[in-house]
Amino acid sequence: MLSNSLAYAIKALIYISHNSSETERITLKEVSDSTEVPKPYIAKILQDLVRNNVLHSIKGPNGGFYFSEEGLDISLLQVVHILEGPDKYNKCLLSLKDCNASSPCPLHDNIGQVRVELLKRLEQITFRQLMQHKKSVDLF
Amino acid sequence: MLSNSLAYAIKALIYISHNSSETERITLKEVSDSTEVPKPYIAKILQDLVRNNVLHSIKGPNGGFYFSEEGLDISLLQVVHILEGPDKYNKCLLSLKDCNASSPCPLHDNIGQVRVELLKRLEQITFRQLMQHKKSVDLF
DNA sequence: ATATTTAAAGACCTTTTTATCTTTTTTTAT
DNA sequence: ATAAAAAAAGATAAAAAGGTCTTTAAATAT
Ligand code: FES
Ligand code: FES
Repeated sequence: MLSNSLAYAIKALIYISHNSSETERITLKEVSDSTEVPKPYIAKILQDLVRNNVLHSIKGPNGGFYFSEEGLDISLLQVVHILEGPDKYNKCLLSLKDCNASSPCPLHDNIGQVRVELLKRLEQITFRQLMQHKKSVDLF
Repeated sequence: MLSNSLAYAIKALIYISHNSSETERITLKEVSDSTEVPKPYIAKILQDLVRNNVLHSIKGPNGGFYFSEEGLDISLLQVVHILEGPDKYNKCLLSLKDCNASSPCPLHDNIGQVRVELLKRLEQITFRQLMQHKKSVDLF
């Protein structure tokens, strides 16, 4: 239901949310080792998140990534939009041109409802919430 | 949320459900033309469905595909299993080894619920139901 | 200033998904 | 028997997703 890249991103962001601050940055290597996502691959994803101001990064000794205060309030949906584009989860399930209640395809009123619920939840969940989850500390 | 192939399969099966019977078979060409799915691609999918007894097919003049009576009661979930394997929608969203309520990852209790709901609906919906949908006749 | 540490960028490779083409087999009509 | 119609099978190709490697740029400590 969620792509590989998105699952990796969420894991990495949960990890960073716990272990970083503006003064205590976390290195790529540490993120990669802890989350068990290949280093160059998670690097690509984190770069994308930095470009989109979810994370900040500092180069050089003692450099690394950190989650800004604002970043913690970013929703999962915003991360989906950054990594997979705004159309993800926003098209007719049978690829009809229009998807709306006035001319619904046979899936619109049943599977489509699940999609609406998914979008709603992705929009509600922030990293500030996720980092408070009991298991998120010993996820890795 | 649903793969390309699955959406194609569902469209094709809805079309076949309306236009075929054991004596009135429908050709690959007609399915492809009507659903606007590339012929060789939908052929592969239909072959897979025939091998798994969702459809039957007859070669030669007046041959084609048809939906057996039993086939109409097959659920969308069964089609998912045939086309994408039994693991689809059945793994932890963050790829942890076990996914269960006793040791849930941070997504298990929110996004995970959506997945449960999706599975439930995929399991409930049959082609007999879909073919009764008002729009399914002029979908194509 | 220099060397070291670290992320950024971009080129490259592999696998999976999506799509096409060609040949073979089966069935039917003549 | 023969020809035509149609699905089955398999080889191939293109695109996207997933993953790796190398070089460059920036920051810091010495
Ligand atoms: S019309 Fe198909 S999902 Fe809305
Ligand atoms: S433990 Fe991750 S979705 Fe169930």
